[in-house]
Amino acid sequence: MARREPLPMDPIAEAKRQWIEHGWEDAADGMVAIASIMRTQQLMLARVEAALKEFGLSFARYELLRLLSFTRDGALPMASASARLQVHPTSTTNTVDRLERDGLARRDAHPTDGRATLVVVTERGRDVVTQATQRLNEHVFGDPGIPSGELGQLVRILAGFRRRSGDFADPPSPPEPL
Amino acid sequence: MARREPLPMDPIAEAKRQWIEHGWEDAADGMVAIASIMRTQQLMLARVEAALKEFGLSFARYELLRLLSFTRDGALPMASASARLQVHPTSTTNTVDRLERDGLARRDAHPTDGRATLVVVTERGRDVVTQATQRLNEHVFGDPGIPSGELGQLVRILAGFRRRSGDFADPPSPPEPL
DNA sequence: AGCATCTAGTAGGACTTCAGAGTAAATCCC
DNA sequence: GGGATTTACTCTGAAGTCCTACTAGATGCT
Repeated sequence: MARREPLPMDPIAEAKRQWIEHGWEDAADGMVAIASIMRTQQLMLARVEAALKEFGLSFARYELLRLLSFTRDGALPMASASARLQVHPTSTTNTVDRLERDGLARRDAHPTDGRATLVVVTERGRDVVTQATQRLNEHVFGDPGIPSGELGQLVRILAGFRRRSGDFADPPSPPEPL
Repeated sequence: MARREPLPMDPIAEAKRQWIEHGWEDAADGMVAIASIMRTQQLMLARVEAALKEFGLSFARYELLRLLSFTRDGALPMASASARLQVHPTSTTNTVDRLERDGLARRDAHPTDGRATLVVVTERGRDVVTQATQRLNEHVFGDPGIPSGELGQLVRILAGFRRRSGDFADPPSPPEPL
């Protein structure tokens, strides 16, 4: 989105005011939390994509490359990639199409399962993802825009939400301090 | 996305392990925070869209209708709507096209500015957004999946991030009770 | 007045996401 | 062994986001 002036008033605080005015106090905090997440994601995604732009990568394509580059052989069945990235199988098909077009990955036949297709990162793909990761670490992840004192709280709250939403099974969590 | 089994392990915790293994400790927490936001947004959006499905609305269309329904005349110039919803003007064009197609909004000429177009919510649009809001309040916002004790923290952290990102100007904030 | 510039909105295109439907291979079960 | 079911992937299509480029109207400067 085009760069814009800051709004004179936080639009989410404004929405909360409206919610309360209409007598929906019980839902106001939930609405505010969800709106805040939506907007934060939009801002963070924009930062990430800006950092990836020079490599010709989108976040979706970066994530798949990164996942592949972390595996032993640089290869995964499409379905495994979908599961790990938590996206629809057709999204993976689409992402791999573009990575293939750009020479960053290719499809190989699965050695034993005739139904399955392996996505394999190419040499060029490895190069690109290495550079892109370095850039992201320097320019975005290393300074995400949230004080480090608050990062832990944020991550903990969101992890609880994700777990309760059925994202992943209960972990062998360390005994919680507190 | 299709309903899936919970993953055996939190994929974000897994990514953090990888980051540390590769010696990127400085960026690990930021990466985790950003990944957590992305995934949480995906889950929350899915819940919201599921609740809106029976009204034939997406979140984008709902938000625009809601914004219009809160104005005095149920009308706004396209540009104002874009600014308030913090989306690209072409996204608003697209959203209004669909609302118009479904008879929930229409375009009117701006009374004084020949360049501008007003989006106006129709009677049917008002009906639908009222019902949809009620449903969202009951099924999603009223129980967002985060303990109410943590909602405040979450919202405060994200508001800080949004403000520092230039989302809105410094508010006349109330003296913080810690 | 008249030219330059800015602003509002749209058209077209790239990319991402999901859903439904279809094909091919593997597995289950009698 | 052979049919029924499940699994893996792709195709097509709808929806959303953004970007670039364009048109028309408003504004500003000389």
